[in-house]
Amino acid sequence: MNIGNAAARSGIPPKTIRYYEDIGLVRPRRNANGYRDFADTDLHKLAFLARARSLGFTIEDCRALLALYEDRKRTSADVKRVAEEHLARIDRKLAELESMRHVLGRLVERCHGDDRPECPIIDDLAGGGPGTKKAVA
Amino acid sequence: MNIGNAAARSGIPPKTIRYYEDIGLVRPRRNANGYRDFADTDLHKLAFLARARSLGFTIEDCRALLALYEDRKRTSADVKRVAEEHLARIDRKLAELESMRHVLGRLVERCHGDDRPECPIIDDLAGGGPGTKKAVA
DNA sequence: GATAGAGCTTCCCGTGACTGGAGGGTCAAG
DNA sequence: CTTGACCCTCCAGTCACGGGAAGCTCTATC
Repeated sequence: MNIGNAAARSGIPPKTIRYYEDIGLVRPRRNANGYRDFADTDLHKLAFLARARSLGFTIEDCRALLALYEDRKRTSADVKRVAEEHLARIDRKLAELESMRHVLGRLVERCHGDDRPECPIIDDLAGGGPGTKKAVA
Repeated sequence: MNIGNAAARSGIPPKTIRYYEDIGLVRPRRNANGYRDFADTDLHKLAFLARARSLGFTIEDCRALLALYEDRKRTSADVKRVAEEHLARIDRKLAELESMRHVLGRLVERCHGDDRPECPIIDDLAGGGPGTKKAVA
C-alpha cells in the first residue's frame, strides 16, 4: 500500500509518516520503484501512533510504547509507568494553565474594554502585581 | 547595569534577554566596551515581559502588549482584545488536556500494573478504542 | 507515442522560544 | 600577572512536524 493510502487510513499525513520512518518508528518495505509499501503491521503501528499522539504522548513515549506493544514478554507495570509519568506531565500542565486562566480571567473581568487608556491588565503586567492596589493618593 | 544584574532583577536569564534584544523587544544601550547597559526603562520592560510570559502570552502578544504599554493613547479595549484571545487559547488547550487526562486516567485506573502482559492501555492504543470491549469469545 | 496530472521520492528550510557551547574579549581582585 | 567571573558573537540543537523545490513514476486520455 502506498503512502497516500496509508495516510488516509491512519489519519497521519504523508509528511509525518515519512518523518516517523526517518526517526525509526516505522520501517515500511520499498517497491522496485522506490515507493514505500505499507504492510498490515505497518498500518497497525501507524494507527497505534495516531492514537498515542492524540493522547499527548511524546514521540519518545511512543517509541517506548511501540516497543512494549511488540514485546510479548512485556509487563503491564512497564506500560503503566509510562502512562503515569505522562499523566503527571498532563496534571502539571493543567495546573499551570488553570493558574494562568484564573489570573488572566480576573484581569479581563476587571478591564472595562472601552476607549480609555486605563487598564488593569497593563497595570498588572507593569508590576502592579496581585498585591499592589495602585496607590491612588 | 550589566546583563547579569538585569537578569537577576528581572528573573530572565541573560541568554533570553539577548534573544529578546535580537528580536527587538528591548534595546539597551551599549557601553564603550560593548557591554549592554540596561536603564530603568529597560528593566521595566524586562519585568513586564517576565510577567506577560508567565501568563502564557506569546512573544508576539508581548510585542503588541509592550507597544500598548508604551502608547499613552492606547485604549483598554485594545489590551482586552489581546488578553481575551489568549484566554480563548488557554481554554482550548485546557479542554484538550482535560480530555486527554480523562481518557488516560481511566486507562491507568484499569491497568493492573503487575508483571503480566495484559494491559488495557496497550489494548486501547492498539485500536481497542473506547467503544471496543475486547470480544473475549 | 505523447502528454497531462496526480502521486511518489529526497532534500532543505522554517516554526516558537529559547538553551548550550565554542571561541574570544574585558574587568576586578589578589 | 594571573585567575576567574563576567561579557561578547555566532552556530547548532531542541520538538514534531509542515512547506516547498526539483525530479522521478504511474495512470489516463488523446
